[in-house]
Amino acid sequence: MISQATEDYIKIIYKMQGNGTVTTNSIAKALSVTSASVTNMLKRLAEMRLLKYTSYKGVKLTKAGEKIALEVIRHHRLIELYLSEIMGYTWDEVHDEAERLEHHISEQFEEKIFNMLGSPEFDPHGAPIPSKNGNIPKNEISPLTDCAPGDYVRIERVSDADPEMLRYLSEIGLVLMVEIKILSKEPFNGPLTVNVGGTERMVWDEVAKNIYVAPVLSNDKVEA
Amino acid sequence: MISQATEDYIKIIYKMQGNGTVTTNSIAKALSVTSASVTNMLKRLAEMRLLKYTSYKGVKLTKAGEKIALEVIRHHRLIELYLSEIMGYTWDEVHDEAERLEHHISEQFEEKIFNMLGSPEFDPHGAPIPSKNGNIPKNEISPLTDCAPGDYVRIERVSDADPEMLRYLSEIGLVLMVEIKILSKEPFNGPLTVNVGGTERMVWDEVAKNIYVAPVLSNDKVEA
DNA sequence: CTTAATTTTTAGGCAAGGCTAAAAAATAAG
DNA sequence: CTTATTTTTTAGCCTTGCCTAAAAATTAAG
Repeated sequence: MISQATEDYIKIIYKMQGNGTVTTNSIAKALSVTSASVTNMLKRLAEMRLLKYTSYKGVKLTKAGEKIALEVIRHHRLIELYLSEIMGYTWDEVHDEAERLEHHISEQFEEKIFNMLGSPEFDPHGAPIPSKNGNIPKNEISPLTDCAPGDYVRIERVSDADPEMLRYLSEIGLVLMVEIKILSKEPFNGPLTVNVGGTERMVWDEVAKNIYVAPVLSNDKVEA
Repeated sequence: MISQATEDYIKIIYKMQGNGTVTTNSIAKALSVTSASVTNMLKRLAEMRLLKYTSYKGVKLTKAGEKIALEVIRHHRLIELYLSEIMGYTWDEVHDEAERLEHHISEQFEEKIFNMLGSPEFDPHGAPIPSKNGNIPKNEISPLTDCAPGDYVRIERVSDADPEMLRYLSEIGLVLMVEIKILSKEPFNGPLTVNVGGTERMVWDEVAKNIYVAPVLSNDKVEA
């Protein structure tokens, strides 16, 4: 059996591989453990052939490691969606519960919720749910911070890391699938102003970097 | 945080307290660990004030220990019922899944499923679900092995220990709430014959001791 | 290119929770 | 009541994962 600690390391390494080199320090920070603990664990994970580890250099998951990462992430996102769709959790509540349960559900449980949810592709924050065989549904999104005044976009994904932030976003109407218009943008990572359902909102960098959007095609547009 | 091992020990001790003295050996057997490991753990549990432990004598849960036992059992039985009622598990499948999940659900999760299930009192095997404050719903049941020919009874509870047995019981129609008539009974723990939905079945000791029943009151009776 | 700062690894410990083998206590049998 | 058997405990060891403090390697600065 594969331990929870192992799954947590593999998952975080997988996620970090997406944006640059994965260092001992960055893993330590992400998991709130010391670097010494990480070095120690990396050696064991390398021995299990879940990753390649070269001292002082960095780390890269093997096929086997990636497989585990994708399984855990699939569990996490399916559970998040299940909690939100079937059990009435709000989107700021699902992450913590999923974080524990992802390690303890059976294949049968996974299949049941997958079917109950109608073979879903995205979780309540818009994150793609890897398929059973490891395919990741694609959607074309870009950071809200990249938008320019005049853009008309739809919110397609938000970071699920901070529940506080998610509650704030709900409050001001910045939820999934909502369409917004970029009114203005200040230079030097300055705040944007956007139109959300008729209300003008200020969205500064700290907030904006949690949000990813896709352009609304003109024939989809239902502008007032 | 209280560990899974701790919860498992406390739960099994609570269950064994019901039928006699709880010894080191019996715990060891129930958990499939060595007696040495049990002694070791009992000392730690005693230190945590979850039980009283007197060397060579035996063990008794404290109030704090019982509280934990009841919480875990509540989780277990609620989850079993949820899996069976909402997710379409069969009654032989629920135990193993619940056994893992019981340690990892939040209070919020517990409350949600409790409400979704309409404040239930019994799990899919007829076992009582302890209430939040530790009350255990009562029902008057006795072992099927105590029945005499001519008795007309309803199956109120079955042991969930053995999935194979549960599948067998379903097959021959001995499921919860079914009413049966005792036709005959051989001495020396010999087999009973019973009438189940019109069919005559033989139920020998090995099977019968998993089943608990209550007499059907004559005014409830819908006999053919 | 040498020194300073940072990152990573080593070395040594600790707590949980298992294990085996041997000693001690309790119980049963003669 | 003494011996044999069974049960329980002790002693000592192992693995997983975490820690701190010190050493070594890498990277950055002057």
